[in-house]
Amino acid sequence: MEEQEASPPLPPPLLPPPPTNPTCLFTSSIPTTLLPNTNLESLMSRNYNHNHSFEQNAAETSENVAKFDYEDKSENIKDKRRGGRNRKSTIPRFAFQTRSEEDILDDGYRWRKYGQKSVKNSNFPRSYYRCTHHTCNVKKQVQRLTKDTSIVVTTYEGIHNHPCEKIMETLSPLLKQIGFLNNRF
DNA sequence: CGCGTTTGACCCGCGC
DNA sequence: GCGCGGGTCAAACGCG
Repeated sequence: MEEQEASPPLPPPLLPPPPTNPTCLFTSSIPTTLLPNTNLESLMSRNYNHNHSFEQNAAETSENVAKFDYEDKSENIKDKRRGGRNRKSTIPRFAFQTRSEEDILDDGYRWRKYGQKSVKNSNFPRSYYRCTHHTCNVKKQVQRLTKDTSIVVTTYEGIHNHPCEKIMETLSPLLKQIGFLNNRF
């Protein structure tokens, strides 16, 4: 059921395509604040590649919306330690902290939880989510900090290969209208 | 009934 | 080789 492990030798890894949504907008019914100057080094626990580095420009746009841009500057390095199935592909990761009472941020995508583990040195379990889109293999981990229980650490792995559903929902009537107008004129 | 969550088992890499 | 820690699977369950 898992994709075949015995594959022909892979060419040198290519840089991942640029994110389709370099600017993400999180909305939440509960006030959510993205913490600027997130210490990504500390977020990357020992099982992550430390060669990842990110440039992140965060700005709060309102009380309950946290907006940020990011740029993945990571080199493509093989993730040797992949618990469970051994995947050899290089997957871009980025992590950030938010201050929120909610663990789950509404980032516009649909996620299905596929696991939860208690992790060492943490009072809170880590939750594992996968994007529900058929062709999309993006995952995210969500964990609350023990030090500051108001802070939630979210780690994304991979890049969505489909548009954000929330945005499409919002835009589709408009796009339809535009299409209609184009047809008329 | 379809979709998402829960949760224990399982797998795998790493350190000793 | 063994145990630990972390990531994933999948059956059972819950909910709309």
